[in-house]
Amino acid sequence: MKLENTKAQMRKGVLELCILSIISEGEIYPTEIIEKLKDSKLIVVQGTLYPLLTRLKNAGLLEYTWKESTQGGPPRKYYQATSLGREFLQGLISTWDQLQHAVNQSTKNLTNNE
Amino acid sequence: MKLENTKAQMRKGVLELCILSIISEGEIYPTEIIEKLKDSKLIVVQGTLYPLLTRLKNAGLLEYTWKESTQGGPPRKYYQATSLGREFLQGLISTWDQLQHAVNQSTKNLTNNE
DNA sequence: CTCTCTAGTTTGTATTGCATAATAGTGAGG
DNA sequence: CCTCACTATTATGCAATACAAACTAGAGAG
Repeated sequence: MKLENTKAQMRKGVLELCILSIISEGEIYPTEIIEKLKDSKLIVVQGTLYPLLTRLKNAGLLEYTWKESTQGGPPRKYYQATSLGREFLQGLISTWDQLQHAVNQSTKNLTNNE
Repeated sequence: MKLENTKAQMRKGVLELCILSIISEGEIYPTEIIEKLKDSKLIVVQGTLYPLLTRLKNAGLLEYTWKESTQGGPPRKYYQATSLGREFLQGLISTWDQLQHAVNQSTKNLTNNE
């Protein structure tokens, strides 16, 4: 039984929250999202991010526009949150909060509660 | 896209932590675990719990003994954590803490940080 | 012109854990 | 015997990561 494995399982559902949150702050393209996540100690690779973005877009939570790269590379796909996406984000935040409380309650006196 | 679905995904990996934590407090049988989780607003059904317990047992993190029911029903399977299980639990707690911080950092100013 | 490199996007496979549903056995009481 | 409450078991389906591989656009060098 690998701790790494449980870690990956714990990330499920959570990445959606983080990524939707980052995008709701303003339009951004995928490589920048990866950077921002890395800053928060959440390492995500393209193979995970792109299907996730596509999923959210297909659900109407995101939309994208193509823009020229500022550095003379290929064009970039800038994403922004729709109003539905912002709504959904609130739901995710609430869900995350509840989960946090529930877990910390279950493991009371064992975790660093903050 | 269902919020319920994301909620289920968020629980992955987390139930392991909660359940191992509850068991590490002292021996307990499955129905009681379900009750304790319910108290913490974590609803779990048998079909989820039993395979999880079996997994943890097979990994050497738990062990069990059979005891007569105190209420004249079928016998009960009391679980306790092994020392390996207690060790692993510390790793899970640490992992959960890191994830909490990372997520709250990613969603800063949007969540109720506690 | 072609090739190389960097930047950016796409997609398929494998793995794993939860949700759900159904089933089965034990003990006590009628 | 049957019924009920209690307790345990297991299979199937679904979904999201991890990982790897592949592809494309634009710029610069030869």
